[in-house]
Order: sequence, then structure tokens, then C-alpha cells
Amino acid sequence: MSSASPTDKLPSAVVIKQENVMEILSEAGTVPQERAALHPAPPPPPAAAPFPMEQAGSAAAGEGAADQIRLHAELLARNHHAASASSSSPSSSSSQTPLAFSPDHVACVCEALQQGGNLDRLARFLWSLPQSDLLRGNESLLKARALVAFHQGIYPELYSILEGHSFDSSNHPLLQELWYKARYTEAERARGRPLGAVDKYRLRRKFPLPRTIWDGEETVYCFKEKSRNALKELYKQNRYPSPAEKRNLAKITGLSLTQVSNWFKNRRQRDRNPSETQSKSESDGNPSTEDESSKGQEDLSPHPLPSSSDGATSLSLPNHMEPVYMQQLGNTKISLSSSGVLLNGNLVPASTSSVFINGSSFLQGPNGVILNGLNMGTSQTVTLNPPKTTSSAVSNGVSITDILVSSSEDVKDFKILQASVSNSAAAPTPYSPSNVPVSFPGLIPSTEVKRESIQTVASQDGGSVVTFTAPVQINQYGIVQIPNSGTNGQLLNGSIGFSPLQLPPVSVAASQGNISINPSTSDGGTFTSDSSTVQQGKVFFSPLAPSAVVYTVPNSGQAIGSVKQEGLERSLVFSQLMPVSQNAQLNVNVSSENVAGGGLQSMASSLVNVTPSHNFSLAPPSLLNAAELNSGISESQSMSASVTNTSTVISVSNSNYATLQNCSLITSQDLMSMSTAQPALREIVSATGDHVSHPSAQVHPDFVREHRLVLQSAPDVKENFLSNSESKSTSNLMMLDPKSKYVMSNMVDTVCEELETDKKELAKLQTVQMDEDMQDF
DNA sequence: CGTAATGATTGTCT
DNA sequence: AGACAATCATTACG
Repeated sequence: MSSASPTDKLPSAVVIKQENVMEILSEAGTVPQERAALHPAPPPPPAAAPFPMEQAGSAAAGEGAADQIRLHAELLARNHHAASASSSSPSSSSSQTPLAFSPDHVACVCEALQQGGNLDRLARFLWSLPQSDLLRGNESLLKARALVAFHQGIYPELYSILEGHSFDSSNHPLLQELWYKARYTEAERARGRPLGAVDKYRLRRKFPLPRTIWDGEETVYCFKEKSRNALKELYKQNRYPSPAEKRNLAKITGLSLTQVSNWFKNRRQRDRNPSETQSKSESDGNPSTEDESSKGQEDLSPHPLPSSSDGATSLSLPNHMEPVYMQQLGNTKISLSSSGVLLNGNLVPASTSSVFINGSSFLQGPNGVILNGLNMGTSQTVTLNPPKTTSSAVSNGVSITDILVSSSEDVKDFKILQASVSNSAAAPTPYSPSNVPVSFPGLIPSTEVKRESIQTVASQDGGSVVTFTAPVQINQYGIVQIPNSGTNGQLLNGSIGFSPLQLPPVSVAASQGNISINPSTSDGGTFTSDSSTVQQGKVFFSPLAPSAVVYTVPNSGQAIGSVKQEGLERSLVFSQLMPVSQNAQLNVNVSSENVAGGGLQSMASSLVNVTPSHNFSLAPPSLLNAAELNSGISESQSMSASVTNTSTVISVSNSNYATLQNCSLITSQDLMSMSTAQPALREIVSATGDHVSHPSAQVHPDFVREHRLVLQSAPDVKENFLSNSESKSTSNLMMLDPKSKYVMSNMVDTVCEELETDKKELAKLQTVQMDEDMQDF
């Protein structure tokens, strides 16, 4: 996502030809060279005064004024406004007299000169301008001044300009670049050597962009942890995913197809050459060596903790029990391989028989139960205990941490990291592990645990019991609240605890089918339709909106609500399953044959307030899953479904799309909006088409999507615009070349012409276009 | 500031 | 077109 990097040059998706402008400017007898001869000396240093006109009726000023006039005359003459231009005498441009040209004219000229890349001339022009209130807030002028300041190396002036005026977002890219480049240049001069990438990065950090030229939106370079986990998981299974798999993964992770491909590419490369990266953690182990499918059995086999081969004992879990590994990465951690569950966009690889349900993280075990809780409070007690031999349940109530129990080779990756997501109450402040009691003393090898904050996780022999003291709430991340609770408020992050979905590995392996919970559609088909490409046996839960599921533990009146897991029985106790948000409907489509077959069934049945049928739908509508968005984009059929129910964003984008495409006549407003959209479009394009900067932000994908749609439709729009404008003989401002690039043609002509009618629009338009071009500066 | 980890890009090969 | 190797760029950590 290089596009996100501030230093990256945006691809010149929009190219404005400068020849025309230059021709015009030089045609009227003032060839650039001539000008150079006329004005061999650079304008007075801006340091003295950016707009020296006031102070000087000097010859130099007069000369500048003459230059200005000449310039304007050139421009205007071509637009049949020679009369007005000629009427003005050189003296008319003095400070005492009103502007010979309107601010729009001045802006027009500034833009034209910027366009032509003739900064020296632009500098002279600016220098010649009188100080006028009319021009004071003129953004084009300010931008021109900034450019000139940069060009002349007067950086304090540049910074002052950039910080002193809140620029339109369309100008941000250019001005940001000026800002950074000025910083770089200053630093280079100071150090006397070229800057490296890291040096530049440090400068960017040291001199953050002023908000006047930056919307404050952070760029994200690294992928979300859950995305990486999903990638890793698939990688373990298949180092060479098919295009379909990549697409699917892209959907799941919210990454672009290119990013997914890049990731695999890099991963393979780095696994291949472990030498270059000594990172032990990497490799995920031995990627190449294991073919997940073949390794399935191995994966399933527990990996003893480093501390003891007999992990079970160390955990004070039954001996027969498989070792449990705890892992937590960011908001989510995935581990395992064979059959998986996807919740909230998190891919949970299927392991032998484990189900993860979690808004932002989950626990996984070989045969485990995953309960993840955030901020459950100290009172929360989780008990784990694998009944017979295979299953184990783990629940954590850590305020910041999620625990993931995994079964296998992921051991290397197992780490407990600080979770970034928690309920609102959770402060972003780093927590200190020391404050948090760890109740799995032996469970977490110190070497593997980076940060641990397991508050109360206990395991008991005798029965897997997960206990929560009352109230559990569901926060936006899916925290479940338990009604009836007494005093202690507890939050379960993860929202749903599935205790006993654990099935013998066999049953899981054999069972196939997907469970999908689609937040967006009534039919829930968005995911399912694609699920075929997904590995069988996986359960997909698309993002649980802030609503999600309410998981109530009966008997909450008791000190501890409990979910009991008994031996072979797969019982799951859900006392309440209620939609928390609007329209929230829980919709789970479970293939009949499926899954965990009995397991799920039992689950369903045990869910109170849930239809016994295999289907329940979760339709939390306010949020869209990135995956769905992507699917919507790539696959039109799914789009309609999404649109109906979920997000206004989508519908908006659709409407825009339709509008753009269908409009036979594009008004100036349309044009403007399109133009302003370009920066965004360009960003997207540069980002290999679709990298999402903030995949986590549910809204963001929408944004991207929207712009993608716009992007798609843009060519048509432009063409329409062109033909329309031409037919109306209003202007010929922009043209599209075969490569869909903008071509500024006869810019000055048109601009001046337009000034008569639609000055502002054109000026802005032009500004936008100019900005695009100015990237090269 | 050095460095590790990792995402992106480029050029080449098949 | 996709895979690959080499390399660059960004970010974070100490």
C-alpha cells in the first residue's frame, strides 16, 4: 500500500498536457526565453516580502506589473477580451489602483503558470501582484506562493503559508509533498548528505503535516493482525492459493487481491530464504515443509509446551487433555487448520473441532471451546476442563487480552499480545502484565508470551465449565451482557461462547458445510454463495455489528453463571440470543449435513430464543464486512443483496454510479464532484487498485468501494462530459486521451472563457487538475 | 541511530 | 499472467 505512504508519488492517472499552455503563453511574442532575457534577475526574495508591490513603486515593480499585464493581455487577447486587457495600463496594477483583474483571473493565471511549470515566471507574477484583500485568501494564490517559496528554497515562508491557511483537500497532496520535500531538503542540507528512506520517515514523524493540509487520517502500512492471521492460516494450508482462494481471502481480510498475492509472494520468498531473515518466529514454522492438508493430522496433534512436554499437567488440566496453547494477537488470532470458523471477518481455521466466536478475538483449541472475554472483571472466572479427552474450554476474561488456544504447529506463533480491542471502557493505555494475575501459570511459557494479562482463567478437573459472573454485556465488539447479573459487570468480548462445539476430530473432518452469518442480507447468501470456494467445514461469521449476540448465562443469579460442558455431550448454553442492534437478526445458515453436525445442532437447540432450526440469522446491518464489500464490487450479484439491507454507503455508491453513468448531461456540479473525487481515486489506483488503508474500519471499505465504483464509471463520465461540453460549446477544458487521462487543452483559452461564465467552478476544477499535475514538482 | 519485520515494487523468467 | 529474486520503503523497537 505504497499509496498510503506520504512520500509516494501518486501515479499520474491524470495528466495534463502542458504544451498547450506553453504555446499560448509563448505565442504572443513572449517566449519564455525572451522573458528570461527581460527579467534576468530573479524576483526579490520573498523573505523581504512576498508581495512587494505595496512597498515599491519601484522600477522593478513596474516591470513586474508590466509583465503581469502583458501576460494577461496575452491570455485575454486570445479570448476576445483583448479590449479590456489593453485598456489597462501598466500603472493600473499598482497598489493604489484596484486590481486590473479579478481574483479569479489572477488565480487562473497562477494556475496556468503552475501548470506550465514555470515557477520563475510564477514568482515574478506573484511578486507583481498588489496586496489585495481580494487575493489574500485566494487559495490558488496561496498555493502558488507556497510553490514559489519551495522553489526558491525559502522554507520558513513555505511552512508559514501551509500552516496559515486551511487548504482544500484537493490541494493536500501537492502541499503535503511540498511540506515533506522541504523538510527533506532542509535536513539534507543540514547533514550534507542524501537522506535515506528511514531518515525521511523520521522527518515525517518529526514534522507531521499541519492539519491545514492534512485531514488527519492516518495511513496504515501494516495489515491488520487478523488479516495476517487469515493469510497465515491459508498459507499453512496452501502456499499457492488459487485465484479463487486469493479472492476469497481478500474478501475475508479486506485486503486487495494484489496485497494477498504480494503477501504470499513475500512469504514464500522469505520462507525460502530464511537466511536473510533470521527471524525465528517467521516461517510459521516450516511452511514449505508442511502441506496442511497432508499435515492435518499433525496439526491436530498437540504441541507440548516448551516448559513441559506434558502440557496438560502443567496446565493443571487433566493429563489426557491435550496441551493448550494460548495465543492472542491483536484483536484476533487464528490458528489451526482444517476446518475453521470465521467470525466477524476473522478466519478461524478449522482445527479438529473447535469453534470460535468472537467479535475480535477468539480462542481456539484442538478440541476446544473458545470463549473470549474482555473486561470481564476480576470476578469473572473461567474454568476449563476438557471433559473426556478431547475437548477443552478456555475462557478468558482478560480485559485486554484474548486467549487463543491452539492445537498445533502454531505453537511458535503463539504469543499473547495486548489486544487492541476491548470495550469502550478499556483504555488504550498499555496495561502492565504485573497487574494482572495469571491464572494459567504453567500454561503460558514465558518465552512465548509477550504480554499476558490473563486475569482469571482457571482450569478444573471435572468438567469444563466456563463461568461468568453476571452481567455480561455486548459492546460494539460483540461483548455479551448477561442479564440478571448481580453486581459485577462483566464483559465478554467475543460475544459468543461456544462451549461444546467440539467434536471429535473425525466428525469434523468428515463433516462439511459452511455456516454463515451474514449481517447484511436477508438471504445470507453473500457469503454462502462464495463459500464454495471456501474450505469446507468452516463457519463464517461476518462481522457482528455492534450488536451481535447477547449471550446470557442462566443462573446468573448465582455467583457464577456457567456454561457447562460435559464430556462428550456438546452442550451449549445460551440463555438469550438477542439481536442488539437494529434489525439485528441472527441468521445462521447451517448446512444440514454439516458440521460438526451434531455439534451444531445441539448448539442450535441449546440456544434459547433461537429457532431450533439450523438457521438463525444474524443481521446486524449497520456494519459492513469488508469482505462483503469487496464481493459486492467484484461480483455484482452479491452487491444488490448487500445494498438492500445494509449500508447506506453502498446504496449511495450505487446511486452515484448509476448517476454518473447515466447522466447524459453533467452539470458543473457533477463535474466538480468528480474532480474532487480524483485524488481519492488516484490514491486507490496507486494503491494497486484497492488497498484499504484501514481495513478495520468498517466504514473504510465502503469508502474504497465507493470510489472504486466511481473509478469504474469515471471514464464514461468523462467522455460524456466531453461530448456534452463540446456540443454545448461551452468549453473544452478537459479531454480524455485514450488512456483515460486528462488532457488540458487550450487551458488558458478555456479558462479565460469560462471565467466569464463559470469562474469559480472552472477555477476549482482547474485547481484540481493542476494539483494532479503538480505532483511532479 | 541501527536494525528487524514486513509490505510493495521492479525486472526477469516461464 | 504468475512466480521469483532482488530491492526499496515503511514502521517499530531498543
